[in-house]
Parts: sequence; C-alpha cells; structure tokens
Amino acid sequence: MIDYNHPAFQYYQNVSEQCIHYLSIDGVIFGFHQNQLKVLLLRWKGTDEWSLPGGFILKTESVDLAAQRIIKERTGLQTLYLQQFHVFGETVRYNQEETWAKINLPIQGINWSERTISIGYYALVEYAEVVPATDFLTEECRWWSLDAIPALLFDHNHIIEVALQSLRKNVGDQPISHLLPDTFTIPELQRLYETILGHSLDARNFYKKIMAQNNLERLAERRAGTPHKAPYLYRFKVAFSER
Amino acid sequence: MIDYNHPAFQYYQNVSEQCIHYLSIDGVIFGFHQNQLKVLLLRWKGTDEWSLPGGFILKTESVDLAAQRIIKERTGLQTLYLQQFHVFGETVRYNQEETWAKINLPIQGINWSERTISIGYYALVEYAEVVPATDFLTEECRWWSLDAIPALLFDHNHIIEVALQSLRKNVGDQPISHLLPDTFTIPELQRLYETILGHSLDARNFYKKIMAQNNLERLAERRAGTPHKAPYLYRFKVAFSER
DNA sequence: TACCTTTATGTCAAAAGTACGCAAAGATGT
DNA sequence: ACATCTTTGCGTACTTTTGACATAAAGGTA
Repeated sequence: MIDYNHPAFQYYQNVSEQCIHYLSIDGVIFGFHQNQLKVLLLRWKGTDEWSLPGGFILKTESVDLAAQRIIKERTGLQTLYLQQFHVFGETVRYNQEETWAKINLPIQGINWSERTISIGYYALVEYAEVVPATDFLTEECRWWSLDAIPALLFDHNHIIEVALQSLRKNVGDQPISHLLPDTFTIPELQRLYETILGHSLDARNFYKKIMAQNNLERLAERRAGTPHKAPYLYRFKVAFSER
Repeated sequence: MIDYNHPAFQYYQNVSEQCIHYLSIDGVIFGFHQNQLKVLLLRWKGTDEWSLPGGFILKTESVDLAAQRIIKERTGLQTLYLQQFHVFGETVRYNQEETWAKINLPIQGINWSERTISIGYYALVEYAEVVPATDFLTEECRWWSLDAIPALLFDHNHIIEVALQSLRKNVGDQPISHLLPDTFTIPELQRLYETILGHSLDARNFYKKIMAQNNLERLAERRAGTPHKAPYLYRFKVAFSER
C-alpha cells in the first residue's frame, strides 16, 4: 500500500520529524479582481480536486511565521497581512477514507494523521502582485471567485465560510487597503465592501462615509477608458496603507 | 534531577502518551461578584505562584470538548459558555528556566515541552455556582478581581489581557447573562458592562438602551437591604438566557 | 447634438446616541 | 416624625449617524 519512493512519503517523513504532529495551518488567501472577491486554491496532481493551501508548523517556528511561510510560498509575496481567525479542532472534520481516495496518494498507511487540528488564517493580498505557485503535491494554483468555488477537499468549504464570516465581522478594523492596488476609484472600493459584506450599498452614502474617515487622498488623475464619466483615482494615506 | 515517583512525572508520562504534544489549552474563567469582574486562578503547591487553569487535549478528543473538560474540572459546573479567542504560538512565550524554577517540580528533564502552543478559551460563568477545585499540582483555587491580579506564571497575564480585549470587542453578541445570577437589578447589569468595557456609563441612558432590547422581564420583587431606593429585580427572558 | 449611464455632491428626515432634569423610593440622622 | 441624602426609574432635548433620494457634471454612444 505504501510507496516508499513517492515524494509524498518522503515529505511526510520529513514533516513527521521536523513538524508538530496533529497540528496544521490552513490559509484562506483573499484577493479582489474585476469587482469580485477571490480565493487562491490548489488542484491536486492527477485529480480534479481542489483545496486550500496549507502546511505544518516546524517545531522551532512560531505559528504566525509558519502561516507566513506557507502563504508566501503560494503567492510569492514578500509581505503579507495575515489574520488568525479560528481553530478547527473537531475529531472528525471530514470523511477521511473518501478524501484519501480522492487525492489518491500511495501513503495511506503512514501513521501521521489519524486526525489534524487546523489553525485557520486568512490573508488579504493584492491580486495583481500574486504569482500563484503550486507545491509538489499539486499541479495548478489559481484564483476562484468566491461564488463559484467547487466542492473542496477536507472541510475546506467550511473553513472558507468561517473565514469570510470573520472578515465580514471585522471588516471595520481590517486593513482592507491590502486587497487593492495602490490607486483605485471609489466605486471599486465600494464593490469590494459589497462583496465582503454580501449586500449592495448606496453609492452616495458610501462616498460620504468613506470620505468622513479621511483616509483617502484624491489624485489629479482619473481612470480612463470607462464607458461613462471617468472616476477620480484615490490612494490610501500612508498611515492607513501601512497598517 | 528527575523524581520518577513524583505525581507530576506520572502525570506528564500519561499526558505524553494520551495527549497531543506541543499543544495545550488555557482557560480564562470570568465571573462577576460584588460589582467586579473576576478570574479564577490556581496557586501551585508549595509556592506563591498563580496561573490560569489549563490542560492538554486527548488524542481522541475535540478541542472544544477538551476545553470544556478542563474548565468543568476547576469549576464543578455542568454547562459552560466557552469561547475560543486566540492561539498563542510564539516559540518563546516566557522565560522557561525562570518559570520552572518558580514552580519547583523535580521533572525538569522530561522531554515533553520544549515549547507549547496554547489555545485560549474564555468562559462566562455564574460566580455563585462555581465550586473552585484544585488539581494535583495546585493547592488553592480562587477568584481574583481583574484589577488585583498578581504577576502570574508563564505568559498568563498576557493571555488574560487578550481574553479581556476579545470579550470587550464582542460584548455585544456574547451571552452576558451567563455571568449573572437568575435575577439581578439594572444597576448590577450596568456595573457588569462597565467593568467589561472599562469605563462608566450613564445610568439613565443605559436603562433606556437595555430596555429597548426587550430582553428583560421585570419581577414584582425588589432587592431588599439596599441603603437607598430598592431596585426592581429583573430576569433575562428565556430565549436570551438560553443562548 | 441628443441620449444614456455613471460619478460626485447635496438635501432632508428618521433613528440612534448623549447630556441632563427630576420625582419617587427608601434608608439615615436628628 | 421629619428633613436629608442617595439611588432608581423614567422623561426631555439636543447631537450625531444612518438611510433614502435628488441632481448636475462628465464622458461615452447613437
């Protein structure tokens, strides 16, 4: 049953020695593109099965840094805004047999993980700066619109759901600026809030509210090429984009 | 250096076999008494050192249930409102040598915990229903007012701080009723909000706001023995106290 | 140039939050 | 017995925030 030459076996043997058992990290990487909230997902080799990026914590590494490392590897980003949002600690989080069958790895007998407790982190990243990269177990890494996500491996649909709820609840004090390019228009910012909150907002009231916070500076430039009135470009004031 | 007959050694040997390594739970148990927010702490045998209650997760046990078990053992309560609030995952959370010296256990060589990642839970409990109970490493278990907490073992002062911030932030959707006895007066409820929020409130506006929520029912009875006008007793309506 | 859509602002009323007035209740001191 | 004091319970008025909606300017399309 176990193929001792398969790279997965060697990976898990490595992990087994150097990482903390029973514990993992799953990352929900949020991006924003074409007025839609997106999540970065991985397709496992030789399958049509997708999952969140994840990984294990080195025995010598802080949990936050492990999350940074894992997510940096998939995005190529140097700096990251990360937020721990929940620990998934049920004894049975998903149907293990079914899942192992789907990912089809010849290492099912290894005594690594009768169960795994997963610490969930979400990242807010700028879509255009991400260079999606697979790991050795996967062969495709790409963005999915939040409303088009397929049935994922493990309990990852659930994890995304909880991440989104957490983001929604804390949207007021999260640095939303990380999801946007340096310059953007007010309507674009509005679409972002709308997709996070899950409902539409009145453009006039949104404008008023955003302006009242005094976080934005308007540039002289306008967004060209729009079919209608060209909107001004804005930028977060330094103190706020650095958060 | 290691006393193989010391109960702590046997405990850790047990834990080492049956529990998940590198991972623990710490519980911040909030109670409310005499208009003060309190936390339940343990004093370690033969020392003047205090810590939060904590423990380890059985390999076969969900994290939430482990937290329940650990906190039930210290409080004697059958039902508990628990809230996971943060994972403390730094590689160096406190000065280990200093701490081991303080708790003075003859098991310092055991290779159990080079480091521990701790999942923080807070509990909201009714002060009067708690029967504090020590474990085999401690000899005193009692309530401390939040503003009189001494320097604790490990990073437990920090954990309490983070728990309080979390409670404060979420006070709006937490079932505060669990911190109060079945019946209470409006001024008592106000003191509770004041200690959680950390600032005083206007009694008249507080009354209006609470009443607008329509969660309380007023009893015919009044609180006797007060030096001034006897306040009415109230009770949370069933739908709210059951949350 | 008429027309259409979107942006950028403005107005106004409803709702929520804040400041503060005050009478009734109940204990205390004389 | 009665004035005094504090606290409770409820009310009024002002301010700030939120939400609904009007409209002119901008910029493309027919």
